[in-house]
Amino acid sequence: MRGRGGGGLSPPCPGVSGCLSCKITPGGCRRRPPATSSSSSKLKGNGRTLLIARELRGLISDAIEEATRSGEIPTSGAPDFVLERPRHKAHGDWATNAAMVLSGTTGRKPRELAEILARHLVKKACPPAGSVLREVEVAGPGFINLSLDRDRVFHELARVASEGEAYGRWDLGAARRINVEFVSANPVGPLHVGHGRWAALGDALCNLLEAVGYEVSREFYLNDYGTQMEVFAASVEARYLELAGRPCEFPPDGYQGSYVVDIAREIMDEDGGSLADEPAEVRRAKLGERAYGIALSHIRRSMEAFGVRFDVWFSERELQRDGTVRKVIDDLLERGLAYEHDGAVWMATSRFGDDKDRVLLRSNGAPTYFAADIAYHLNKMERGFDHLINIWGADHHGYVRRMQAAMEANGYPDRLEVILGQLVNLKRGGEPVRMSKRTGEMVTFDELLEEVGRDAARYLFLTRSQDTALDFDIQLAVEQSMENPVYYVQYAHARICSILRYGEGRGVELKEGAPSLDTLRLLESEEEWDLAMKLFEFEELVRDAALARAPHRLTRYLEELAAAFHVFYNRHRVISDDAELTSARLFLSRCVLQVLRNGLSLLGVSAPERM
RNA sequence: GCGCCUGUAGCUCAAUUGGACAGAGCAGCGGACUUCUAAUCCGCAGGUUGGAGGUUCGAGUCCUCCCAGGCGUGCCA
Repeated sequence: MRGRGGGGLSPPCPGVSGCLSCKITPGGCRRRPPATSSSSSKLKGNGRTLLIARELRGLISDAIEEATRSGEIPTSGAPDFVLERPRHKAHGDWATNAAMVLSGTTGRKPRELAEILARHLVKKACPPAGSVLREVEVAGPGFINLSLDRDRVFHELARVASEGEAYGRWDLGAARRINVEFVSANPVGPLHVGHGRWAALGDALCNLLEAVGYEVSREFYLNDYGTQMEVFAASVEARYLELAGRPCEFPPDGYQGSYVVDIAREIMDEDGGSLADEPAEVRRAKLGERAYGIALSHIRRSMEAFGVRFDVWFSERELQRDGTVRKVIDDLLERGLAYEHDGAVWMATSRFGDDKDRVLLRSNGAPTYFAADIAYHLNKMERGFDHLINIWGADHHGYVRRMQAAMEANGYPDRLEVILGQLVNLKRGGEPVRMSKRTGEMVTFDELLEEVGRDAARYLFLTRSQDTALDFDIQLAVEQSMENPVYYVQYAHARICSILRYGEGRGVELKEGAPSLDTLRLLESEEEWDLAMKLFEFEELVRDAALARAPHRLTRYLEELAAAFHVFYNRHRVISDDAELTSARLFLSRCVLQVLRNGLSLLGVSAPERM
C-alpha cells in the first residue's frame, strides 16, 4: 500500500508472527495457514512457554483442522480469523470470530460451527486433558469466548519477569535495515513546535521498529543549499552591518525574526565586526557559512535536549557540489525518463502515477528541490537500506506522489513510505497561542521544551494519531495534576518503586525469580487478574504499533495499565503480614513496573522512581 | 475545479484494521485517606459516530453522493 504510513497493515497476517514483509515487499504478505506447533518468532524466552496469543491461535487452528478432518465441518482452507481481547469482561479473556469467518466460506450457521469448534477446544485445552483454558463459551452471533486457566496465566507472568527488558521485543525484522528520516528542518532558524512532534514521533517509531527487530538509522536531512540559504545569508549580513553601524537595506524577502539579529550578534561578538570591511561577496559568503553553523548547532542542541540522537545528518549541499544531482538528471535524460521542454528539464513522473510531469532543472539552470531529493533518496538506497520512511508535515502531501513516482522510475517501487503528520496547535488554558510572550514571535520548540519539560512534551506529542491535528495545551502540560496523562503513568511507576522501598525498609524479602505456583495462586482477586491480563497485551501491542506506525497506541496502553494498577493498589495492600501473599503481590507489582518501564522507554519518556 | 486528511459525549481523543451494549480522560454531580505516594480510587450522568443511500450474518470502519473544516494543487522549499 502506497502513501500514508498510518494506514493499514494490509492484509492482516494469519500467523501471529505479524509478517512485516507486507510493509517491506510489494507482493503483500504470504498467506500461509496459521501455524499449529511451529516455533515462536519471539527472540527471547525460555522456549517452554509460548506467547499466550500464539498458543491460543494454534489451538483454534487445530480445532478447525480436526473438525474438518472428522467431517464435522466442510473443507474450506484456513480462515483468517481474528483473536482479540474483548472489550467487555463478560466476553472472556480472549475471543475469536473463527466460526463466523468459517460460516462465510462454508455457508453453515456460525453458531453451529462455533459449538463444534468449542467442543474441540474444550477437549484439548481444558482440564483434565489440557491446562490452557478454563472455559470456552459460544456467544452472540458466533463468537467463541475463551477464559484462561489460572495456572497458565501465572506461567505467563513468570515469563514477563524472566524476560525483563526484553519483554515486548520481537525478531520480525530479520535485521533488515530501515532508514527513518524525520524533522529535516531547514537550517535557517530555530525549530518550531511541529518539529518537536516529528521528533517525538520519529524517535518513538524508531524505538518501536528496533524493538521488533529492525536495524534502524535515524536521519536528518539538511536543505543547506539554494535560495533559502542565500536569503538567510543576506538577512544575517544585513543585521550584522546594522550592528556594525553601517547603514544597509534589509532584503525585502529576508527573514524578519529576531533570532537573525541574535545570530548576527553572536558572530560579531566573535570577530569584533571585522567582516564588515570585507568585500561584499566574501563577506556574505563568510557570514552565510558562520550563520549556517550557528543555526545548525542550535538545532542539534534542541534535538539533544529532547533526547533524540540522529545517526546521520545528511547535507544536500554535498550532493549538489559533488555533481551527484547533475548526474542523476543526466542519467534520467539518458534513460528517456526526463526530457527538455521550454528550456527546462522535466521528469516524466506522470508515467508513474503522478498527476503531471515535474521540473528537475529550471530554465535558469538551477536544479529544483525535487531533483536534489531524488538524488538524496537514491543515495539512501545505495547505502543499502531495505526500506525508507520519511516523516513529513501534512503541508508536503502534494509532494508524496512525485517522490514515489521518482523512486519507482528508478527501480524502487514501494520502498519509500511517507508518514504525513498533521500540525500542532498551541494552546494555553484552552486559548490558542501562536506568539511567544518573550519575543512576540512564533513560539519555538526550545521555548516549549523549556517550559513543559522533555517528558511531558514527548508524551503529549505522542498521545494522538499523527493523522489528527494536535492541540497542545501548555498549561495542561505543565500542570502536575490528574489531567496530565504523563504524570498518571509515571506516578504508577513511582508508586511501585515506593512500595518496593517500603518493603526493603521492612525487611521484606525480594526474591529475584518468580514465587512458586502455590504462592502465585493467592492472586485471586478480580483486580489482580485484570492487571495480569493487561500486562499480556503489551507484546502484541508493541508489534502492532510498530507495524501500523502508531506510537500513540503505546500511550493509551500505558494509561490503561497504570489505571489497572491504581485500581489494584486502592483495593489491596501489597505489603502485609501475610508473607506469601506479600510475595505474590510484590511479584505482580514488579511485573507492572517492568512493563511500564519498557513502554515508557519506547516513548523516550523517563520512568521516575519518586515523584 | 481536482487530490489528500479530518468530522465520534459539553471539550480533547480512542476504538485491536469489518465484530458483541461505540470506550477513556477532562469538565459536572456524589462518595473514599489513623493503612505501602489522594499526582490515586469508586459511583452517577453524558451518543441518531456530520447527513443520505448502499455492500452483508454484522459498518464509526468498506462503496456512492452531499455538507463542514484543514492542507495541497509553482520552472518555491
